[in-house]
Amino acid sequence: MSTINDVARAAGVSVATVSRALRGLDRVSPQTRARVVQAATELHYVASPTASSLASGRTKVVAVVVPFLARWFFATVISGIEKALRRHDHHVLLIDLEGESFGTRLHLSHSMLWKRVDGVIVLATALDEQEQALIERLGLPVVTIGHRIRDWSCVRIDDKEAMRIAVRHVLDLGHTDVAYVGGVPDASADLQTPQDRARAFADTLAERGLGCPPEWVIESDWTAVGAARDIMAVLNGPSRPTAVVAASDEMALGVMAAARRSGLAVPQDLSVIGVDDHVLSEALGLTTVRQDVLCQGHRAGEALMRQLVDEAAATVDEVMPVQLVVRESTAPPPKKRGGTRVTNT
Amino acid sequence: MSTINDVARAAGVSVATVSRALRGLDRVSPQTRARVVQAATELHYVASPTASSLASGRTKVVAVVVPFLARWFFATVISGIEKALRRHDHHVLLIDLEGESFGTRLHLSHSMLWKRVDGVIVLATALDEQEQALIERLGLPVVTIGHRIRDWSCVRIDDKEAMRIAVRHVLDLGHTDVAYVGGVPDASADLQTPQDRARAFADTLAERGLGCPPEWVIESDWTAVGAARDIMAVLNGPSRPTAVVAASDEMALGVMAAARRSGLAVPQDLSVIGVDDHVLSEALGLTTVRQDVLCQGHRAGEALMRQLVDEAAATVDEVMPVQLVVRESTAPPPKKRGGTRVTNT
DNA sequence: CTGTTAGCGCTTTCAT
DNA sequence: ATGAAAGCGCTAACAG
Repeated sequence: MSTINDVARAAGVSVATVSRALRGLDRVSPQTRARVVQAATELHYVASPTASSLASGRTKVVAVVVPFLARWFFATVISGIEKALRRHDHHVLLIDLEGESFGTRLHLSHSMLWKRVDGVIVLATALDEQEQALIERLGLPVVTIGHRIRDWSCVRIDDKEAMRIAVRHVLDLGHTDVAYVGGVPDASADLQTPQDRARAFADTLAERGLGCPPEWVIESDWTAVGAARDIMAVLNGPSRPTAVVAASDEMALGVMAAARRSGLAVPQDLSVIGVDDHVLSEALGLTTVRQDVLCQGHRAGEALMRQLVDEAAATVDEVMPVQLVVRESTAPPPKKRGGTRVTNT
Repeated sequence: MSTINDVARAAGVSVATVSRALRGLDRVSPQTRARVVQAATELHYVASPTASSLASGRTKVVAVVVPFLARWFFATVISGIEKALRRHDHHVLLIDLEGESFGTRLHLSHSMLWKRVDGVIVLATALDEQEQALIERLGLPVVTIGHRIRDWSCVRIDDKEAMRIAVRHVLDLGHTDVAYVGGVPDASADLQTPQDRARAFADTLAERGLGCPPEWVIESDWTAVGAARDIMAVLNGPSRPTAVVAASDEMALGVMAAARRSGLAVPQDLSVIGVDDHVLSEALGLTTVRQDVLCQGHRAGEALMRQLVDEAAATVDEVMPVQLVVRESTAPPPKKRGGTRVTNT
C-alpha cells in the first residue's frame, strides 16, 4: 500500500503538507488541500495508525475493561460505547478481566494499557489500589460505569432509587411478605450496585414499617440458575412470601421459573419483580425497573472523548433515569393465608 | 516511563541486545540475558507496542468482526476468543458492524484493518465481495465462526444436524403437528445458519412422511419478542400445533412465554424446543440442542494464532459437536384433538 | 501557507 | 554473542 511519501510526490507537495491537509488542520490553502485529497484518494492512501501513534503519542484506541463479557449488561454497554467512539474515529480494545478459573480475576497491568490506549472505560468493576495507581500514573483519562472510583467520571443509575421503586411497587400492590434475591456475596463485597440495592430493599420495607426475616434475604451469584436454585427453599418453606424482589432481571427470571416448578403461578401465587429490563424481560412478561444500558455506554464514550480532546474538561457524574415497567409478573397478593405473615427485622 | 535505551544503558549493552534478550531470541548469552531482564524489571520497562509494531510490522492485535454485540451468542464467542488470544499475548480489537439505524450495517473498510491488526475473526456474518477482496488484498489471515466464507478457516457446528436432532426429539415424543419459528428473513438471506436450520426442519419432517403447512413456518427477526409476537396467530388459530421448534433458544423462550399468555401450559398443551443452550435456558427449563459457544471462540482464536505464527498452517474447518439437552419444555402430545391434524406440505 | 528536519521507540540486517 | 546503524511512516517544531 502507499505511504505518505507517495501521496506527497503525487500531489507535488511535502509530506508535512499532506499530513496537515488530510487531518484537516488549517494553514493549508484550499487548492493544495484539494490536490492532496485527490492524490490520497487515487492512491487509496490511509495513514498507518501505528506510525502516527508513535509520532503523535496518541492511539485513538480506548480500553474497555470488563469483569466478564458474556453477560447481557456488559455486552450491551460495550455496544453503546463502540457506537459513541466510532463517531469520533476511535476504537475499542477489549480488556476482559475474567480469569481462567471460576472466581478469579486478572489484574489490570501496565502492559495492557501502556502506549496502547488513550483512555479507559471501566465497567462495574472495583479496581484495587494498585490498579487505580497504575491508571493515575499513566495519566489516562477514565470514565467508570455503574461504580464510582475516586473522583473519576462516572455514568450510572441511582441503584437505591431503582430498588426503592421496585419495592414500593410490590408494597403498593398490597404485599407485606416479600423476599429478596441478590444479597451481597463476598466476591462483590466491594461493588456498589449489589450493596446499594440490598440496602435500599431493607430500607424501603422499614420505611413502611415492614421487615423481612433474614432467611428471606438470599445471597446469590447474580445468575438465573443460581437464583432459581437458591429461592427454592424459601418457596417450599412453611411460610412463604407473596412477592420476590430480585436485584437483577436475570435473577428474577430464575425466580419465576423456580416458582413454576414449585407449582406456584406467577403472579397469582407469587409476584416477581426485577431491575434492569433485560432483553428477554419484555418477552417473558417480567415487571422490572428499566435502565437504559445502551445509553449509558454511549454517554460514557462521549464523556471520555470530551476529556480526551479537552484536558481540562470537567469530570462528570451522570445519573441516568430509571423507570418502572409493569408487566404480567406482578399482581396483588392472594387474599388468604394472612396467618403466616412475618414482619420482624 | 523508561525506554529501551534506559535499559540498554542500565545493563551496559546495546539496544539490539536488549531487544533480543527480552523477546527470548537466541544468540544471547544467559548472563547477558539475566542482566538485561533484571535491568528491565527494575526500570519497569515494557516495550512500547506502537513502536514495535511500526518496526516489526506486526501489532499483536486481531480484529473481531461482529454484526452486533449485545446478543448472547456473540458476547460469549468473543469471550472465548479473548481468552485464547491472551495466552498468546494478543489483543481483541472490536469491530461492531451494527449500524446506527435498524437494519443497516457498516461495511468493513480499509481503515478499520490496515496496519491495525494482524488477523481477523468474523462472527456469523456474510461479507460481500468487496469486503472479502479487501481482506485478501491486505493479506490478513482470517477465521470465520458459524458461517463459511471462501476457503477461509471456519469453526462452526453442523446446523442441519442440530436441527435434525431437535425435530427428531419432538417427533420421537409422538408429535406430528409441529410448527417452526426462524424462517429466513431477507436480512439474513445470505447467512448459512438460518437457511440450514430451516431446511433441515422441513427435511426431517419429510423424512418421516410428515409435513407442515406454510403458515406454521414463521419468519422471525430471531429475537424473543419477535417470536412471541409472531407465534400468537398460530397458537390462537383454529388448528394449532402440539409442538414448536425454534431455530434459536431466544426465539424458543419467546414462544414459551406466548404460549402461557394464550393459556397453554408448556409442555402439557405445547412442547417447545430450541437450539443453542442459551445461558437462561437451563434456568427456564427449555429443552434444547446445545452447542459450546465459548469453545468455538476459543478454537477460532487458537486457529488464527496458528496461522499467524506459521504462514503455511493449514486452514481448518472445525465442526463442533452438538448435544440434545432435555428439560421440562417438551413432552408427548396431549391425547385428544386428533382431528385437527395437518400433514400437507 | 509550505518545506525541512528531527525525532517517536523499537526491530532488523549486517558487521564484527 | 554483540554492536552499529538504517529504517518503519508519520507528526511536530521550526524556518521561511
